Amino acid sequence: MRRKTVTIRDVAQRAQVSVSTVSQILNGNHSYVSADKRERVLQAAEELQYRPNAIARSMVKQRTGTVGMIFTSVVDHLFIHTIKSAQAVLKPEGYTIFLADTPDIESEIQAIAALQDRQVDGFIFVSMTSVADSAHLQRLKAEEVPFVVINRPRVQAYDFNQIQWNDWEAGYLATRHLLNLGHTSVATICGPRQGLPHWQSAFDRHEGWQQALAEQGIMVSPDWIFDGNYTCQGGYEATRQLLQQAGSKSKLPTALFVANEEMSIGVLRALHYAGVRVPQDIALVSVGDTPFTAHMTPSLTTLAHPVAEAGQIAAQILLKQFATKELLPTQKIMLSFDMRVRESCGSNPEPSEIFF
Amino acid sequence: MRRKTVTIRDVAQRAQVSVSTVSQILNGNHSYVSADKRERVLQAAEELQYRPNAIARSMVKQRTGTVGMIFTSVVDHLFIHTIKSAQAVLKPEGYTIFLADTPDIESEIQAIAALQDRQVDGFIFVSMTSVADSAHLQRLKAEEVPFVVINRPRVQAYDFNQIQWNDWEAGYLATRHLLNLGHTSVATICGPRQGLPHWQSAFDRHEGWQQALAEQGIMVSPDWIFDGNYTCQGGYEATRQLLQQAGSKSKLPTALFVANEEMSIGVLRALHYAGVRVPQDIALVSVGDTPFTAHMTPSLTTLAHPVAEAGQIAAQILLKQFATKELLPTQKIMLSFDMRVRESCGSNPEPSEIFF
DNA sequence: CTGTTAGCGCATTCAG
DNA sequence: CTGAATGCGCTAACAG
Repeated sequence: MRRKTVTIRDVAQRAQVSVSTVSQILNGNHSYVSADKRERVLQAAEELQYRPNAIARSMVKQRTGTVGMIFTSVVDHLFIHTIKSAQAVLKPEGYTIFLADTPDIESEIQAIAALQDRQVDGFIFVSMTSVADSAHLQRLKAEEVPFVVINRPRVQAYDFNQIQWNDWEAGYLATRHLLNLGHTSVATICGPRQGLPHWQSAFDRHEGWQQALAEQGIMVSPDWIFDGNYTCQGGYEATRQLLQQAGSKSKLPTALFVANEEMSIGVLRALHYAGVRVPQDIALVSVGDTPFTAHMTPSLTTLAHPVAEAGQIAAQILLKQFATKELLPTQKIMLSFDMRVRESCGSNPEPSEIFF
Repeated sequence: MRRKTVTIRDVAQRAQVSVSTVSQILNGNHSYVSADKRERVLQAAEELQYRPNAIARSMVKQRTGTVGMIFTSVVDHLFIHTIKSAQAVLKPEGYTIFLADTPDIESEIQAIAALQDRQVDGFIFVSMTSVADSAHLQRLKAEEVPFVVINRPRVQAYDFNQIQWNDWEAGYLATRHLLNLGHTSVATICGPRQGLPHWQSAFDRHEGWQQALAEQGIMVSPDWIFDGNYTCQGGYEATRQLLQQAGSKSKLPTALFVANEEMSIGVLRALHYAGVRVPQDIALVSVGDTPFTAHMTPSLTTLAHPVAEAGQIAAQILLKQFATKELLPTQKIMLSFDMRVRESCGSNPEPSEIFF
């Protein structure tokens, strides 16, 4: 049931040399071999379709050429780009990715153990969630296993390699954009800021919103704050509440900062059925970007997560650590969101209508 | 830089027994050991925090407890559920997934080689794309490596384990649904049916549409067929063309079968700016489902891919093969799409409007 | 019932 | 410059 595995010994035998000679030639080691034997070995390897067994190799080299990637998937379309970009830098270097999807801390711990048993050379943690407990990561650190965490809440205090994105800035820039457009009443629909699970990003984005307003001397009214819980449904309900509270179209805020894209979908829905047009009646800026965002009605102005960048940098950090004997100093990197200005904020014109 | 690895020998030494005794006890092998020694070994292992090295184990067992999952990602939100569900069945059995994202055939071949070098026990291929060349899979088959392919075009003729979903049926059911609602003019916006890359699914879904119409004795007019190329933008443009061709609202078809969800996003957009309401003026059914589909405006009636099911079944097939010495007969499984009736087809009422 | 022995496939000293 | 010997950590016969 297994392929008749051809080993280094088979090659040696066929080339009429010793095993170690084959190994040296194939690994390009710096002891000179006669061109004659080199040729014979190369040819034998070719003829036999020899491929070194990576497992056996890792046994002696004490490195496997694998990295474990552990993610707590809540927002799939985000982490997938992290995986891809990490893979894009790891693969050319001969590394392969072990993947584990871990819904909670306990299964994360389990996954780490399983991958450590398989002797991965390092880890990348991608958490798009509220998971915060990082005590077990401290143990990893103590064992001097290289790893980097991406977007993990409350790790700033730890001495880990970490890549975060600036949620505060996202809220701030989104709101600034609206302010610059002349809006003065900018309501917000936020993610889960209290209770559990409680998302750090919801808190940070909200702070950014507040700061931008404060800088303009605008007093934020509690009436402008609605909780949408980061879900489509939550965004929908928050908006209905907003509409009800306003009572009339003229009393609506003129702009809206919606803390994530999921909620925006619901917001758009509620607004539509209330006859409130975006951006004519109310402008909207959100956070997050999917392949659909640019094609919705209206297309959404958003701040896009630097997910691909994060994965790429994480992989590069690992690679650098792999190449070095001693421990490299830990890196703490903060990435900015990328503003994508489209229709929902009113900056861009809508397509010309088609009349019959 | 590596954790001071504790080996089975350390445990043996501490428990004052031989290495093999430790191995037997820890692996629950069926030779009886004195309760005394068993206790000592267990305790020593515990105290030393011993964890067997999976790499070393796989060397001798000739199986690694890993499966390679190779996907050509085009539609991310689809395959991600395949991965997750496969993982859900593999993990409890002690298997770990190696992941590789391969944009084209060449890198797929490369990835297979890399994973074979790492001695994976089997493969799952997930292709949501037009990739069709499967010659290298035939080699895999010849080497008796267990694998199953999901949604790979033109593999029917091969003797592989394969899981497909019934694109024809999707088109058929979608159209039937529209027909049952009383529509008689059902236009379609299709995926790339000719040229390269050319998607089998586009062709199949289109056939289903045609068949449903034919069964009702409805002659399909070429005027009802538009190519949207499976993209948002394509859907948008196809719809503009449809509108232009109709010339007036009254001449529009009353229903639309859109062959995938991406295109639907664009269709909705074009229709919206033309003042054509969905579903009041035109009903719409599509194929594909994301977390957003149910919350869009209007929410989309779709046929959802059986992606999770596919991943689960694939994993189960592998597991069964792993447990058996001889080759199991290959399985060819056809899965149905799942109809999700929502607003866009007109079956469900829209939410009550909120008036000021 | 337990310990000794022999590899799994490979890379790496170290003599010759 | 080359090949024989050693061991990575573990399991599986095989004796005792």
